[in-house]
Amino acid sequence: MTKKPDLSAQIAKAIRDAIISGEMNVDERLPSEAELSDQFNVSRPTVREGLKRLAAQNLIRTQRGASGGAFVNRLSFEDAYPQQITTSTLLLSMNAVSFDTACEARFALERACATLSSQRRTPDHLATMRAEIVRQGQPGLTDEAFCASDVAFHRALVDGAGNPVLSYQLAGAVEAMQPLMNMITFTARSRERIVELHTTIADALENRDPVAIETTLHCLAEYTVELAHNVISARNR
Amino acid sequence: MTKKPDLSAQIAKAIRDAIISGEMNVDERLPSEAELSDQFNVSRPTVREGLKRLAAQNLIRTQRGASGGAFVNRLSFEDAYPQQITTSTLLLSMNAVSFDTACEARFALERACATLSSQRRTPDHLATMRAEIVRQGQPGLTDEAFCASDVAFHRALVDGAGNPVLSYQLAGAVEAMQPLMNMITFTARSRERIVELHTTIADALENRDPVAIETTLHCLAEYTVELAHNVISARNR
DNA sequence: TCACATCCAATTGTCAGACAATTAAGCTTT
DNA sequence: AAAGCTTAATTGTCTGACAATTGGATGTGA
Repeated sequence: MTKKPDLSAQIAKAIRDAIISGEMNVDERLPSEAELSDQFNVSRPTVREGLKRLAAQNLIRTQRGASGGAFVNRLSFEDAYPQQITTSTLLLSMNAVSFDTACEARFALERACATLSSQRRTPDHLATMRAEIVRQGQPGLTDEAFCASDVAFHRALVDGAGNPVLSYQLAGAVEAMQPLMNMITFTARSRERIVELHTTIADALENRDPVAIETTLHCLAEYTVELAHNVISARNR
Repeated sequence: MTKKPDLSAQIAKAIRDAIISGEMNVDERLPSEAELSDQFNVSRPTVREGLKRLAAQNLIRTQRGASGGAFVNRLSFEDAYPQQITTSTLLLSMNAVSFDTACEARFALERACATLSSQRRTPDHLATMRAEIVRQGQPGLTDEAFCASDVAFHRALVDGAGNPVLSYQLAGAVEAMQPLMNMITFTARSRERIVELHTTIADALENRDPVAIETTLHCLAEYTVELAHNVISARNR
């Protein structure tokens, strides 16, 4: 038995397919809402609901006024980032994905960047990582700020690979972990250990030593999982 | 200068934030459209446009009838897959990402699964891969069918890692390549070579030899790039 | 002729009200 | 108690209208 999707969903699908198939090009103007409601034989509000669906996916943008209308949007990596992060975060929080599983995926993906990053990282990437390491060592830093700095550090490592596709994919894996990481309360000792590992990674990156990066990332993953388990077992008591 | 987003976008954001922050739980019912239009002081069509935006992101589902309404949707990996693939595909096609860059990202990520997959793959994963290899060797297979089988093969390799987060992230990288791969017209000889490499990978996975998997994936990546370059230089003539 | 102000038409954004379609719950009848 | 009927709540769709915005056309003056 076939379901009967909304008219607005059907319209959105028709236009989306036209965009994906290349039938419509970037910055091309869609017919006006009035014309679309004629073509699809539905009312204007229904057309608008369909267009809002596409707008929510960043596939179109709209502009008011004469020679305004809806235009096919160039989907930029910049636009896609927040969407990717939101989706990944919700996937983790709504599906009872264990901390271990998420952590394993994150560091496996990050290790995939090690070789490329060691070849291509610029002084800029190194400087960012060093700066974040310094920040992470400062006393009085809240756990949230520490996590945010941690994300920035790893992001620099990933961006060092100089591959926007990798950066995009990793954004989801790395940033989506942040809410999970925020469960962890970092002691002075655990922060010290993490900073130590980060320093090792930065050194290895500076020396273009991919093996050392991968090894240290592995240690970091194991240590992170260990911290999380301590929190969980402490909570059970 | 502050931008002035649509009312429907503001409403969507407000509700989305409530969902992300955990203020609303999965399967919880939103207020009816009439109530929402009261709360936000806007008309019902405007509320509906906002809700459609959320529906397009799979954040809510709606149901008609008494005790119907809009409900917070459990975002499943299954739902997120197509979205992820669509977005990744458009990112590649709209941003002049070179074949090399996309290919590099894809195989780097895939190599990240090699170790885990060699530890955890089941006979089922191996069987799928062997079956796809057989299909790829059949004469008379269209280029598109060959590509689809290629995707299925690599997907089995990734799924072998037994980590849903990895499978999700890789779906974007692997499937989004398909339109690019379809540019390539495979000769009998190139197909033979690819099948050969696939067989090596399957053997290595069977023997739980992650190093061999990674090495062969590297060869496959280089060979794929080489094929693409041949197509491009042939087209220039 | 050129710069500038004004008006106009096209288009999206928003609203109000209505009716249709669907569905769960309650009520009635057998 | 089971089956059918009624009803109320809710989303889906339509019609028509007006507001807000904006680019282009038009007209005016120096």
